[in-house]
Amino acid sequence: MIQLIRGFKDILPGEVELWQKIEREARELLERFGFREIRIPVLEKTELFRRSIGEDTDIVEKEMYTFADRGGETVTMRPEATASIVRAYIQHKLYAPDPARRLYMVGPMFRRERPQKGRYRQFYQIDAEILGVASPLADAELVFLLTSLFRRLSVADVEAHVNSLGCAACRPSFRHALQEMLASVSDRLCEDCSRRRSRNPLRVLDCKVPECRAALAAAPSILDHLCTDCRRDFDLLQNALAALGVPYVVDPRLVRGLDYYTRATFEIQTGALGAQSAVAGGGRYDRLIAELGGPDLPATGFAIGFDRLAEIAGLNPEELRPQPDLFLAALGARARQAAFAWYCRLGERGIRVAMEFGEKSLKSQLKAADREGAAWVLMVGEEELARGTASLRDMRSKRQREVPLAGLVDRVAAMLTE
RNA sequence: GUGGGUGUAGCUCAGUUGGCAGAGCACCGGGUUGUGGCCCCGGUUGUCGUGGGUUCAAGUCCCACCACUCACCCCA
Repeated sequence: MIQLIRGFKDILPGEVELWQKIEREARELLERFGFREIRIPVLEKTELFRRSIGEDTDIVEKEMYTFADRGGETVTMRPEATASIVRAYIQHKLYAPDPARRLYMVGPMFRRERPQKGRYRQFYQIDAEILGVASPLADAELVFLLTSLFRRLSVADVEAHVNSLGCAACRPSFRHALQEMLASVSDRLCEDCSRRRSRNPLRVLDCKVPECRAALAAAPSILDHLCTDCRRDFDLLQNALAALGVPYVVDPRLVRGLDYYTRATFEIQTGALGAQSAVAGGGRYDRLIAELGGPDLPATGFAIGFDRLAEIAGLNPEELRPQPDLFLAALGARARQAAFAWYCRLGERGIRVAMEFGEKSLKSQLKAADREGAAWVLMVGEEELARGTASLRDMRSKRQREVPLAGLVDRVAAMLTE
């Protein structure tokens, strides 16, 4: 038996309705706020991700599905969406004439990590980006949209975390202060943090090893090192969230794992997914468009972990299961032939139809109709054909009525759609 | 990449000191020769994860591998 690849999964009927519901709600909400869908390729040149996500990140160092295609070019299955969206924004000059663009996409991403709860090698993201807008109101809008969507999907036990990572003007001074502090506690840091200390010191703040956390108790806060512009923007973001009544916590330890982030960063965290606490994350990336060869324009965005959201959504998949309006139960070959034509015509008319094609007893057909949750059953056998009517049964009230065979499709369609 | 746990019917799981592979649910049929859910009766369903080894005999003991899963790590 050939089984699917480790870390990949099938989303089967029964679960897929939940995914459809989530996607529908997300699309409706985003489009109401002017986001337009963009569909980007699954495969990109490896260079795009190396330059955007950063050479020193775990994603680029050890998680990407990278291979040489048959022409010898090195390509990578996208591990995230922002890089491609920014690439498209630049390539198709979507910044002209108005740089402000709201874009979203839904689709699979690929990272070769060890699978566990809420973490798969092919996973799905709902990604939204506001490009060409510098105002922290854009960041506030994104956090608001996340909390709004999550509320709508009855997600419990989530909390918004926000932070500012500073900009090119103020981050270096913080980085320097942090490195000095780390040097003073270097003997207490874990192996990973000792390595990060020089290359990517901000990541040390995110370490979960208790000894590191203790050693970092006195670490400087990025928030104390923000320049006036960054300070002002971070205050504006918080004021906007407070005015909207969006609950959030300021988390100066919130560091993102992709190098392109600047200023505002945020994450929606949950306690319901074990170690994978981030259901959505994002932030501002004001340098990325220019770094990828485009104009010097700011941008901000988020990604929702679709798989994780599906796991914590407070929706009952059972209630989302599609149920037929009408089940056609036929007895005998002649009746079945007539019923099949009605089945096709009524389905075409917008009725959700179901039918048993085999020679089964009426009892077992009614049982199947009941199991599938059909509201009505149309019964036809030799008796009905002789009589010139079919029996239409309301499965809830158990009441039946006779419907003339002449013009049956029109009559039944009218009755069920009224 | 590193550790722990788990692999038996479609699903959830029992399976004793090694001795004929089981239950509940689901499914099919009957009770009602053409009327669902509840009830009663009967029935079907297996690469016991895979491959080796020990043994008269292995679901059970040993070895290897694979998968799933949780955690580290990382992130959505």
